[in-house]
Amino acid sequence: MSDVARAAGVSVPTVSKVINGRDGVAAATSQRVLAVIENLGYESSLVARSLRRTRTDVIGILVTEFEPFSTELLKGISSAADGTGYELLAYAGLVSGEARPGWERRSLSRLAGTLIDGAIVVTPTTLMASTPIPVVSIDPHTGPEGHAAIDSDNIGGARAATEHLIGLGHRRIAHIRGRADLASAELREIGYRQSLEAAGIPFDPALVCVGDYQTAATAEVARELLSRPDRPTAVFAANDSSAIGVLQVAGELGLRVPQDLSVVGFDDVPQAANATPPLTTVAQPLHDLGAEALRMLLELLGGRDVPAHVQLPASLVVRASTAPPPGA
Amino acid sequence: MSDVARAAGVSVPTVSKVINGRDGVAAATSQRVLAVIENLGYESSLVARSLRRTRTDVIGILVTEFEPFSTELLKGISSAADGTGYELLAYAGLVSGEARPGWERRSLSRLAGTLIDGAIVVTPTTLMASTPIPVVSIDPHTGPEGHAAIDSDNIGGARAATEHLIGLGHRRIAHIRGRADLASAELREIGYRQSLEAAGIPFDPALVCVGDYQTAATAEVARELLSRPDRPTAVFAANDSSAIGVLQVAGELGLRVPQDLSVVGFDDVPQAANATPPLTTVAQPLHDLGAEALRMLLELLGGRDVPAHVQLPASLVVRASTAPPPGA
DNA sequence: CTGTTAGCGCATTCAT
DNA sequence: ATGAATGCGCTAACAG
Repeated sequence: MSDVARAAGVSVPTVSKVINGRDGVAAATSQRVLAVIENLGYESSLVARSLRRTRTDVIGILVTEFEPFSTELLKGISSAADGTGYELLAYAGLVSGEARPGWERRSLSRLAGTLIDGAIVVTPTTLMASTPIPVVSIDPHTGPEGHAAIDSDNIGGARAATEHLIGLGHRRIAHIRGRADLASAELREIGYRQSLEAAGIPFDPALVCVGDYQTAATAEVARELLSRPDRPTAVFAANDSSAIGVLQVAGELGLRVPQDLSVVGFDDVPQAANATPPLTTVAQPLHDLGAEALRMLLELLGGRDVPAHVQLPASLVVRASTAPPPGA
Repeated sequence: MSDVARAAGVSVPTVSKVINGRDGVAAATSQRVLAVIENLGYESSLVARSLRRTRTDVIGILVTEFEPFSTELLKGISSAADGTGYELLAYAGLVSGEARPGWERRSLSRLAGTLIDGAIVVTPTTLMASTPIPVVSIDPHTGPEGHAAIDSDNIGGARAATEHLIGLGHRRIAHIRGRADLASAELREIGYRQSLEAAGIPFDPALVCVGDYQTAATAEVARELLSRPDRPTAVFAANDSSAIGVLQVAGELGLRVPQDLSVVGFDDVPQAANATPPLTTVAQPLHDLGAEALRMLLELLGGRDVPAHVQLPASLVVRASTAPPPGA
C-alpha cells in the first residue's frame, strides 16, 4: 500500500480511503490513486484488512477434509452464494489424518472474529457453546441444540431403507453403523431398530457392527460378519462409503450382489450410482442442505432469527444392489 | 492471548514462547500455561499469527467457484495433503457470478505473503509474471509458460474422442468448444481438427460452436445446431457439462442418443456416468492432477525445482452415448 | 480535502 | 526466566 501511496504522491491513509470509497477525497486525487492501483495490480491484503475491519464479506466453511460428502455440500453452498456478494473460504483443518475431537472449535477460533463473518461447520462433533460469529452446523453431533443446525431426516431415511429390505422378504438384516460420536449414526440405528420392531422381527445385537463411516474399517468388520455360517441376507450400511466396503468384501467372498446379499447405503454420493452393482441408497439432498445452510447463515448475518433446527427429507433410491433373499 | 496470560499469571510474550516451543521458559510455567490454554480452548488466530510469521503451514487453493471440476481436484489435493502437516484453504473469489479476468491475481495478492505459504490455482486465465509465493497452476490458460503448471493431454484426448466417432462411421461431427480464454478449449479443438484431417474429412466451420463449457450456454447453441436440416450425426463437446447440455436438447428435439445422435464429452466428472444415457467421454485424471499439483508445490516449498510443465494422460471411456450413425 | 496518530493480535528482539 | 518495546498492513478518529 505504501508503494501505491508513494507512486501517487499521497499518504497511506488516503489510499485506504479511496479503496473503501470514503468521502473526503478530491476526485482528481481519487482518479490518480485508482490509476496507480490498476497499474501496479495492487489488492488489499485480506489479513491486514480483516485485522482492522469488523466485516470481511467472507464466509468460512469448516470441514475436516475434502471428501465426497463435504464437496457435495460445497457445491450447494457455492451455488447459493453466487451473487450475494460474499466470498467463500473452505478450510480443512485436518493435519494429522486423525480427526481430533474439538477440531471445529480450534478452526473456528483460528478464523473467527477476524477472517470470516460467519461460518458453516460440517459434521461438528462437539457442541460449541458460544461463538463470536454466527454459525450454522450441518449434520451436527448433538442434534437440535446450541446454535442453528440443519440435517436431513436420518430416522425416516433409515426406516425407508430397512422397510425396503423387509418388504423384499429379508429377515436377517445387519446394520453397519457409523462413528459413535455422530448423531446421524445414532439416528440411523434408531430408524433401523424401529423398522424391525414394527415388522415384528426381533433385534439381534450380533447383527450390528461399527464401520466408522469408512470403507476400510467397514471392510474389516464385514469380512467377519459375512463369513459367519448364519450370515445375514441383507446389510443396511450407515453411509455409502461403508456400503461400498461391503460390496468389496462380498466380491472377495464370492457372494453375488444382489442375488446372495442385498446392500443398502445412505447419502447417495455420486459414486453410489457408479458402484458395481449400482447401489440402492437413501438420498440426502446434499446440494440443498448446503444451499439452505448458506441461506440460514445469511439471515443470521442480517440480524434476523432462524429456526434452531431445519430438517430436509431423505428418500430411498432403489438401484440394483437389492433383491429378495436367496430362496424367496 | 491476553486472557491466557492473565489466567496463568504471566505476560503475553511468555505465552507466545510456550505456544511456539521456544526455550527460555521454566518447565513449571510452561505446564501452567499449557493447562490454561487447554482449559480456555484457546487457539492462536491465523490472521494475527500470519501477519508476523513467515510461514503459516497453510496452502491455498484458488478457484472461481466450487463446481464438479474444481471439487474433484480438491479431493485429490486433500488426499495428497494428508499427513504432510499442511492445512488447506480453498478460496472461491467469485462475487459477481461473472468470472472477471484477473481474478487469480487479485485473489493471490489478497492471500499471498501472509495467509498462505503457497498456492494451487485452478484454470487461471492470465499469466502471473512473478508471485511472492510458490504457485502451481492446473489447466492454465497459457500452457507451459511462466511458473509450474500441470494439465492433462488435451490434444491427445480430443483426438481419441474424435477418432472414436470417425471409427464408428461418422463424418458430420460437430464440436462445441469451450471458453475462448482457456488453453484447454483451444487444444481440444486442435485435436478435433487434427483427427478430421488425418481421416481426410474436410473441416466445416459451421459445425463448430462455442458453448463456454456450460450446460445452459451449450443448450442454446445446440438447439440451433441440431435443428438444421443437415444436422451432424455426432457431437464432440469440449467438456461434460456441455455434453449434458447437448443430451438435454436432443431429448427436447426427439432425437434418440445414440441411435440418432452420438455424443462425446470431456473430463469424466462423476455425473457423466449417471447421465441418460451414460456418457462416452474423455477421462481426465482429476484426482491425480490435484495430488500431483500438491506434490509439485511441496517440492517448490522445500526449495527444490520442479519441471515447468507436467502432463498426465487422458483416456477415452466408452459408455452408451455413442453408436454408428443412422443408416450405417 | 489531506496527513498524523493510534491500535487491531500476535511474534520478536532486547533488556531486565 | 521473564517482561517491555516494536512492527506486520491496514483503517478509524482526529488534527491540520
